[in-house]
Amino acid sequence: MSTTRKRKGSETRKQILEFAEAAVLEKGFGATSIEELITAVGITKSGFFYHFKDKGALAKALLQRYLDREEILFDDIFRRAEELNDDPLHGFLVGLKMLAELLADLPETHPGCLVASVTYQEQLFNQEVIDMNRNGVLSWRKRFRSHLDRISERYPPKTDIDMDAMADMFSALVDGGITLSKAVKDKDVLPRQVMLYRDFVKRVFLG
Amino acid sequence: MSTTRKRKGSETRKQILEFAEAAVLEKGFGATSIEELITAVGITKSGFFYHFKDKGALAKALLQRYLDREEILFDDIFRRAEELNDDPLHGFLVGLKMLAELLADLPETHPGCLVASVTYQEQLFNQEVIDMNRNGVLSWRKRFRSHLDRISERYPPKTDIDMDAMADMFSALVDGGITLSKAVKDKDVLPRQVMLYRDFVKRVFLG
DNA sequence: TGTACATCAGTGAACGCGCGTTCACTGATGTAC
DNA sequence: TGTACATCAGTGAACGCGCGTTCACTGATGTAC
Repeated sequence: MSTTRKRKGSETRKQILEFAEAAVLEKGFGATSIEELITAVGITKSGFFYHFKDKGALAKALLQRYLDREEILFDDIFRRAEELNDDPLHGFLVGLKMLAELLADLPETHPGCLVASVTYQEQLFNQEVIDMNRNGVLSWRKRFRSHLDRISERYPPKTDIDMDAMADMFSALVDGGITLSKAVKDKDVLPRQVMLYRDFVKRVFLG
Repeated sequence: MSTTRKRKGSETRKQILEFAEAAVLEKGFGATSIEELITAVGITKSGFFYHFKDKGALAKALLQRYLDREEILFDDIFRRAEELNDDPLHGFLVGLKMLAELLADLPETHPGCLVASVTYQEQLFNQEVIDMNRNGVLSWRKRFRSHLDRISERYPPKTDIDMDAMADMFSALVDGGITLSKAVKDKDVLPRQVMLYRDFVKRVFLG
């Protein structure tokens, strides 16, 4: 039916972003060509440039979309976890477990973290994208720091602990866990790291 | 003096690898051109191909060198740490502290982990390099697992804990810590993650 | 309901540039007799 | 000590290909009167 019918532009744009994200996570931004994206989507090169003014605009849209999605995911999980449990520690622990299960249930190895991909190819991006990336990481720190602070009030840790580092630890573990998972081709590595983080949190506040 | 004098080939080769590693960690393998390397080193393109039969051979040499260097570094640190301390737990803890200090003393942000860089650009490498990368990660797992096993004998943990995951946790934390350090442009993020891992080890075996 | 115009979502052809790779050649150094 | 040959560490020119980007154009859909 849609042979003559015109496409909706936002659909095409979404498809470009979809293929681009997969490709970037597999081989990096520099090695992902516009050519391969348009082949996958089924438009011409000029069609691509109707949607993105240049390759930099694609990068920006890609990262923005990724950060937004990630934020929604975390919001969702920890909101649901806290609905089940109004104690901040146990809510957080439930959230971490839910996250680990979600990752364990993925059919394949996690495709990768765009923030890591951008970080390892910084020279290819303009300042705007680099700043977005930095702010993304800092917002994760803020998110987890706020969980930890609320927990600390009710469960003061017996020994001094670096709370910003402990907040970052989650991001580091997920990020590094994804890399290890991909490198050894074993999808379970990642959820097991999340569970270890959960174990650490328990030891700090309950130990 | 050396205007007419001929260079030693192994020196040139080493220089190529040096520049290549820095470039790859900054922008990825695909975006690192032979052209820029030869400009940096001061030879012609054909000179490059005298040393490496193609770009794939450069990738292989780069990763091999990186893994070898990393192994020597870990061997050194933990051997020295265990000389100071024959208890396996305390030797390991001292080694982790030495490593954190070494990282904290770096003048700049850690330049990056080649294994992560390769992992995030897998499609650009041949099977041989991908396998080397995988084996590198597995050898780290083996190394830390053996530390943990020796510690477990003398300090049996009170609760069950996933020892392979705990071995991987070090790699994940370093890898992720490097990424975060680079992303937020704060070199202290990385050593603080190493210290948190040390904290975790203490809690598991002494808590 | 019909028509004029605007917007959307592209097409098709051309561009210059830089990339990795090849090939024939070279000049300095090392080695054998 | 002199000479012949081999090896080392490159040079210089050329190659074809794919890349990102531009530009003039188009045909379907939406909107105003």
